[in-house]
Amino acid sequence: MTGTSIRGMPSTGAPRRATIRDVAVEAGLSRGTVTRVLNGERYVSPAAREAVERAVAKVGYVPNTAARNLALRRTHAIGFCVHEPHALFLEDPNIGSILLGANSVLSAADFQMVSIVIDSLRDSERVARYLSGGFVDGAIVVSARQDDSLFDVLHRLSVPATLVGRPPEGITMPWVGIDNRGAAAAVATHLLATGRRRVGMLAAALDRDSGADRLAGFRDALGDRFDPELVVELPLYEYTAGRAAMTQLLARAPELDAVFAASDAVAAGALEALRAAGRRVPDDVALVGFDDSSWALRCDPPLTTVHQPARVLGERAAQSVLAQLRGAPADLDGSLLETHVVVRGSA
Amino acid sequence: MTGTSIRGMPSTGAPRRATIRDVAVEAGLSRGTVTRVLNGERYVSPAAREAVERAVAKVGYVPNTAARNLALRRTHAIGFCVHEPHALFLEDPNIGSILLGANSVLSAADFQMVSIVIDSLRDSERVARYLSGGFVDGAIVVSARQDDSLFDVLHRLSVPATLVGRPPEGITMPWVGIDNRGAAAAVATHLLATGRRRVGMLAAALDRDSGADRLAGFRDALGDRFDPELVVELPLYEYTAGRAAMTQLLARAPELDAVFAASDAVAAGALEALRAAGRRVPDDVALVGFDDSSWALRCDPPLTTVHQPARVLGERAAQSVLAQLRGAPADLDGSLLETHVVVRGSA
DNA sequence: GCAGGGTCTGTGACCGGTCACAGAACGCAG
DNA sequence: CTGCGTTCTGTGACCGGTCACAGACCCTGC
Repeated sequence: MTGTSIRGMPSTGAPRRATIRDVAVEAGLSRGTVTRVLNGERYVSPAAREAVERAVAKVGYVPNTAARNLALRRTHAIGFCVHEPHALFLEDPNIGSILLGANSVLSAADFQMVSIVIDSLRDSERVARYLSGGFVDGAIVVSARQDDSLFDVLHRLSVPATLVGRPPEGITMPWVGIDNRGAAAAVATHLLATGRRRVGMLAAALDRDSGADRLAGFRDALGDRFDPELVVELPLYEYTAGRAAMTQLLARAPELDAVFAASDAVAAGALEALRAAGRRVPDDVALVGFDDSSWALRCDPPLTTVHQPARVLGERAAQSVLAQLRGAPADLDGSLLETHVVVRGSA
Repeated sequence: MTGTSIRGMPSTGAPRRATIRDVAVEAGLSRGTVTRVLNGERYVSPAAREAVERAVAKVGYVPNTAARNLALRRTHAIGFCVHEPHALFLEDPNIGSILLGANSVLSAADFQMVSIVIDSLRDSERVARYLSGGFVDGAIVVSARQDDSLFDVLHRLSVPATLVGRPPEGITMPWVGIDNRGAAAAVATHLLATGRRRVGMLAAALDRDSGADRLAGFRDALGDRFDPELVVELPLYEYTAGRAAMTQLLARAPELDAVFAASDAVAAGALEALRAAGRRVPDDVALVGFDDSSWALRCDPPLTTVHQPARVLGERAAQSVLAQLRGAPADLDGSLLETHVVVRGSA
């Protein structure tokens, strides 16, 4: 080893950071007293408190997180696990809102949020390392697949976690979600009530509870009118996939007069395809989305869609994880938040 | 304290996680040898190596990050500091691309990326705690204000950092960026060359190098034709702000025949306002954006805009920080990446 | 004067890794 | 057989915090 001495004496490099011992010496007290002051415990004399505060300011003391984490066996960090390609993670405003909601609750509680994006399968191992390496105290899981290996990891490591969405069969864990099935049924009912007769669906992400439930609800409400020919499946909630799927659906069933898209992004893509095909929305074809995201308002005409309280979902999930950390019994029943159909110009 | 004993005996709670000592005992070796195997050092007998590997698998050992960080005085984490409101952080595809680029380089080098969003001023302190608390080894700074207090913090703590964008006067630090001034001048030149005579600008974020430089370049190229009356300032690169600013500009100068918007999001808002005012784009008014983000393609007509290699900026910034960590001399000159005007339908 | 309680402080061990050093085991040349 | 170098292993100290415990000090009441 001939490299430069990174851990060498202060002769080169950064001036070693002040530790709690430096503060103790400066204040003429012991380490124990300094910790007590810093953690606001009882049984500290005003004189000691003041001396420590002055010393902290003087030596520019900042606590070392790694040391504290090690001693306390906790990190004050929560993992936000998203099982989506990186790009979609940023494009999907729904996930963004959930993230924002979770983040606001967590930072209010002085917790840090660490985004863990599961992109490729190869990432599973990295994620497991993360969750178990004492990096996070708990996890919020978003958009997991029904057969996600993440569930095994969480169970094996017994990391406190809350799922956004309904857990798959056989898995019991705390969760918050919306009634996707009921909401989808409400959409279909609305379309029928406004006189539509040939109603198609762009069904996305059937490997996840949200996608599967939306299709199920759609089928519920349509009853006899349900025609599998009018359903096109697409893997992800994506704009471009929506456009392609709509084109395909039009080719297959040119006579349709309404479409339910499984998300606003998909609906925006569908709108583009409908426009390209010369169909007027809503005159020729009614179009409904899902999420009530910024996509919905950005469309022309603005989308009729299902409002889902994404921000609140994030907040609730964060609260649930924090509650678990405080030792509260995990609420395994899950809680469903209200949704409602927002009628705008497109249907 | 009557709470449940979190750190009590394994009678309740999670079964204490295996440590390196457990592995050593299981393998019939010492801690030292185990570390050597785990870190792939020389001077380990094949027998020992194999015994350790078996023991690791048997006891389910996972290294504790906090302990390792403490001992090594590093975290293998890089902070990605964004000085923007939370919401915009997610909405701005440019920042998203930079983030993606940085993340890909960092995870390839087995580094973790921690997003640090500076929203309110109150956050400055939290961020300082972060950067200094041994939480990250270095930082990538995006969209800093010219007088950002973050620069003081970085300098005081001597955290290796790289800036995306040009540093303000008086600050020397490694950076990567694009020639905003030259690119803006190219846009203005393009507009003049296509016969436009009354050219306005929606100038955003003048408190940042990108915003200020784009306005300066615009003025450079327009020369005598520059009319301050035709410039509307807006605080952030935002869709809604762009729409409002365009409405204001139209009221002020109804005769204008071209507009340069400081970002695609702003341009998309402006397009909406122009349409509402009954102006045809590009027939009545030419419109140019900046960023070549997904907004540009989503508009109708698609936007003429400036392509900026956002992903590459992120990659370069990450590489620069990693190089600093390896002890390479920091490249203080900064590097400018190429941009070019992409001509589409709107101008 | 002393027991008993509350307040305040200092000390040593510990969290789970890494590292420098010391030394054991072995081969080989003189 | 001794000396030397290489390979391999174990030990104790350390990173920078926290915590349990022991004790010092002060006040009060008998």
